[in-house]
Amino acid sequence: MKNSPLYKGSLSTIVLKLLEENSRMYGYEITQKVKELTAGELNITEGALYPSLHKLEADGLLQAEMVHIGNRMRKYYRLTETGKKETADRLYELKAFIEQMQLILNTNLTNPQGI
Amino acid sequence: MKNSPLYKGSLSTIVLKLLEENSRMYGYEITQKVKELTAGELNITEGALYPSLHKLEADGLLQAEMVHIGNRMRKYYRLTETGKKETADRLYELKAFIEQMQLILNTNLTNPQGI
DNA sequence: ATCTTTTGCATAAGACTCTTATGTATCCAA
DNA sequence: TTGGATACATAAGAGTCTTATGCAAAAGAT
Repeated sequence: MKNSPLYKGSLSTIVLKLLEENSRMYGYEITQKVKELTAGELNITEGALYPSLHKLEADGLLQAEMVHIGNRMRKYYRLTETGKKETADRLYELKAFIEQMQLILNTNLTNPQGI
Repeated sequence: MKNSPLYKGSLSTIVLKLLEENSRMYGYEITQKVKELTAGELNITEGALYPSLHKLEADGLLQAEMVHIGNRMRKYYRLTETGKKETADRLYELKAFIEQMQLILNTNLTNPQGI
């Protein structure tokens, strides 16, 4: 479903969350993992992901490691200590945000227990 | 609280949802309503809201009505028929988005029933 | 063998949405 | 009479994404 505009702003948090779970991942792997987790509903584009990874690295939240696989290279990322703390903060914020959205969505009673 | 970057993209959907509930509202009222619903956690800025309202109107989803209150004016908005349909679509998308976020957030078992 | 798809990285132009700053003006309470 | 709340609006800039493009190796298909 074509990545609704709601997706905006959540990409880097998703990346951090996945790296919290998996310890190290490379870019392409992240796009596939998100596709898998959301049953194809959310597709992270490379044009969004790579700049985002670079920024997270520049901000000191991720550290990169190049690994050669045969003749190709992969760039693995993992969380730094700072990144681990930031991830916790962002996940807390994301959960708060979802709660706020639900407060707004559930002002009527058509869906009492939320989605 | 400081409107996290996650907020991006959801403003117009929030506006549409509120107008679905209230039949007609004016800009300032919308900012106050959101503040109230989220216990002050989400603050819509006027610099974001008014251009958004103008766009929704230009897109034919809202129709405006000027009302004089004493010496002041209020610009009330309400959903058009097209706007009602679009609202249903966007709310469906927002719920789907939240579900997708929860799929990603709940890949571990520290919080089995979600937020 | 050759062609296409998948894997895997990257950047750039442009669109879109928001923040921050600014402007105007009325109403109400201290 | 002064400040805060109400009420509209626009503009510059920042941030994040889409879309397009480029390069190249590996794998699968014909």
